Amino acid sequence: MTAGRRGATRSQAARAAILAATSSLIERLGYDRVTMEGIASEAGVGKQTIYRWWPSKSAVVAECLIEGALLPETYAPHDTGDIVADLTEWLQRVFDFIAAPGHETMLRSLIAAAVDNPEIGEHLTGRLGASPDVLAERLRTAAAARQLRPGTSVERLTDMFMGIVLSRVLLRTPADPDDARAFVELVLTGAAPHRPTRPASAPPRSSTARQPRR
Amino acid sequence: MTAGRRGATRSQAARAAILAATSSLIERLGYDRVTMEGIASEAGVGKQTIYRWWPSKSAVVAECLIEGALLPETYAPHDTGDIVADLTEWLQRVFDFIAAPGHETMLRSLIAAAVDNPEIGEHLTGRLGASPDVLAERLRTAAAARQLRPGTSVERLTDMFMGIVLSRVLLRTPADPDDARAFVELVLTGAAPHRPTRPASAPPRSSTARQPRR
Amino acid sequence: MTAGRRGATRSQAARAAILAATSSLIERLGYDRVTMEGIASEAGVGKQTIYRWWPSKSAVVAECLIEGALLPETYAPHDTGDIVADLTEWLQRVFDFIAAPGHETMLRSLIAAAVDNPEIGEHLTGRLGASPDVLAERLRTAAAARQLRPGTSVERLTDMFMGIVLSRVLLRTPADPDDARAFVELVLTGAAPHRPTRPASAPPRSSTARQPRR
Amino acid sequence: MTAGRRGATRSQAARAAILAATSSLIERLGYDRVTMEGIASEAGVGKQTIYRWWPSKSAVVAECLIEGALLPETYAPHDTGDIVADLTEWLQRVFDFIAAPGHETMLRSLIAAAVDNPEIGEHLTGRLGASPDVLAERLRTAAAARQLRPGTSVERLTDMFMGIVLSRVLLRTPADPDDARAFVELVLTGAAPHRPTRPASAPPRSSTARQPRR
DNA sequence: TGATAATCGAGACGGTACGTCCTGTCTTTCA
DNA sequence: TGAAAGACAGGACGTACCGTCTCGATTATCA
Repeated sequence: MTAGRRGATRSQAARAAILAATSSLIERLGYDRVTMEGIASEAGVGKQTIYRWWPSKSAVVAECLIEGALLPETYAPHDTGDIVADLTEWLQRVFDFIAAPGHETMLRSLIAAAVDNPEIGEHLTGRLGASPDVLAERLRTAAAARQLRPGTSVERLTDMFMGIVLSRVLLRTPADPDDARAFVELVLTGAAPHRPTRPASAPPRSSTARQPRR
Repeated sequence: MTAGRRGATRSQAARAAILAATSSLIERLGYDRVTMEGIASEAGVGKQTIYRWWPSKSAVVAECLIEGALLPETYAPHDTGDIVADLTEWLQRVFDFIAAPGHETMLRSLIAAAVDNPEIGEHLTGRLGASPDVLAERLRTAAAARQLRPGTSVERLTDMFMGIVLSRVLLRTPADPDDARAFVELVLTGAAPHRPTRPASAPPRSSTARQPRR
Repeated sequence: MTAGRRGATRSQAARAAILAATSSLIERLGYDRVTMEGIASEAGVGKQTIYRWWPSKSAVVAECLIEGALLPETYAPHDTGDIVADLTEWLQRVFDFIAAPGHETMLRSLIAAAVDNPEIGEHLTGRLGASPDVLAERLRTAAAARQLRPGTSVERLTDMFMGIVLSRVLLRTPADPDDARAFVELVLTGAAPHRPTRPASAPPRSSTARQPRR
Repeated sequence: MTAGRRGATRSQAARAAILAATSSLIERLGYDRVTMEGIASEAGVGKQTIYRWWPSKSAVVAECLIEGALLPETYAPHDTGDIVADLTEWLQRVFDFIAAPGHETMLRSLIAAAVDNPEIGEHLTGRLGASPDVLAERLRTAAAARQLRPGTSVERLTDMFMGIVLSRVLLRTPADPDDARAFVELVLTGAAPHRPTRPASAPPRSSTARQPRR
């Protein structure tokens, strides 16, 4: 492939050992108590082998995330046709994941890592269902089925769902069994009372189509 | 003061110098490149003087936050009676703050700090307007004025607003000038189409009273 | 003494432990297999404590030498009045020291160290008897007692004796039991035949006083 | 070349490049700052190619020395019949070499190398004139011409001359323009006063034949 | 008015980790 | 099939901080 390339090729064994060690250590210790030396020694690898391929700890963690070594599965909403039920079931699964022992700490680790590595943020949300990925896709399907108001920005919707999860994890919001359903309902039906009851002080806004961001 | 207390009392000059140095360094370097030694030397203070009064770097940062040394002002929604306008104006101010140079980095620093210090998360959201504080209060006023649907959880609403801000900062969501208005409208009116248009595939849900969390 | 000196003072325990560890390791491993990390760990000391007080490994070794931790005793010629006997006895002691197991390696270590630290060369020769020190003193006494030819440079004489030892150690010259006596005799009486036999081709040099170096 | 030998033969170009690179680096950096990697990269050669033919850095250096890449010329005493003049002129040339800029450092490098490679010591002295080589030969000629006292050990004489050079280089003895002449005279005529003046306190030693070493 | 006790700036201490450099071996590709 | 290129495990380098401790000086209370 790479013509003219000479010398030994990258050791896949070393790469795998590094990613495995990193995942294991992150789970056990949390992001900021994991060290490059710790990873190297756990992986039975020279430090230079890590630095040769990744510029920083957060880059290694990012690759762990991409490889699926940190978050075991992705959380995609199903498509039963019922957007409310699908989102509720999806959000419930995400909340259940957070609630499992050690997972909240792990997610906070990933948030810390995301602070100095945008890629981690992207893949974190990707894993949880958002990003161009599956959550957005499901929302677009719903929009096509006229289950969302025309003009609703799918990006803003996914941002909100990710925000719900982030604030839960980062701000340690106490959990409630009804949360998944309640949040989905809130997002879909809104906080304001039914349309006719709209307060007089707020002038009825023209329902001009809202241009999606970007 | 404290009966039986002997010896020199805590130096307010040192305390102030430490908080000032910390703020300045956080702004310049970001949370994780600030060190206790750096703070001490910048403040012209012995390291022990810091450790005597705070257990960790994040505790010092937390106190900076409380003192208002890090976020210059709090962001409280006004109360003009129009909840939509008030929230929009408030969210716009928050977004403007984020957009100012250096502020996004600062907020990410605080997110990193919040990962290992829950207090920082609390005060961060407090500063931005949420927590038991002013945002929730404004929402409660709106609820009392029947501008929110009965049974809407104010806690969940504030979580969502905080989530919107967190995902913007942490996930580096690109900004749009219309964001503040659009998010507020989305939260208040929901993503689903007007009631009559509700899809047949989604069975009309019983309007059972939603128990508020906790 | 040092006015205005504040803060903890240098730990003599740490200093002693470092010098002891260094000596022990040099003896066991030889100069270039001794590492700063090895010294620190053997001494139960942080690496920084070494670097705080010494700029390099060779500086630590130099101080070991000065403290007498490496060469157990100094080798000073006695003064019985008989310069030949005194020098012979002294040189024999030095040769005996070299011949003892491990000592030749140790001396070669010190030579290696002397390459990048002139101080080590000085103290090494000092320990063995030369330098402004005792050997030179003994030679000056001999000169005063007219046991040396007037005008003989004491510096050159000590250089020669040190050279004899250095070449023995560095070049691994095989030892001979008679060496001490033979070298002293050679130095004192010279290699040329008795004066009358001086070759015609070499014009008799005027015995003008030779100015000592420096 | 070697019968039955198949495959590519040793690349003389690589060998030459390695020796050239080593010499150049030693001159520029000094022995212990030269690395195998540095040699390989300077020579445009794989590290393995070096390790295939030499076991260690000092072995490469030794071969450089043998090839004459490090010390440009050998220093052999002439034979005009006048041993004093010949040795003086020879020693002066050696001292002049040392005095040239960079040469003292180079010689100290070689001393460092000699510490862990006896061969280097041998060839170093060989280059300077000693060893079974030319200096010893010249001395033997002088002995045959009765310009040396019978029984004088040529080995010890060469050791002394090498010692003079070594102590000059290693101990950084300050140079004096008269040194070459003075040292030769000292070695040949000795430090003691003329025979009649021998001090009473020193008992006249029997002129027993001195057995040569080995 | 001392003695006592706490704080302060300073900084040394035993450690851990950093990111770089080098060693000596092994592996791949090219000529 | 030898040599270049270069990846690899390992280990030392010298630096930066950690959190604790020890100084000498200063400041406040209590006896």
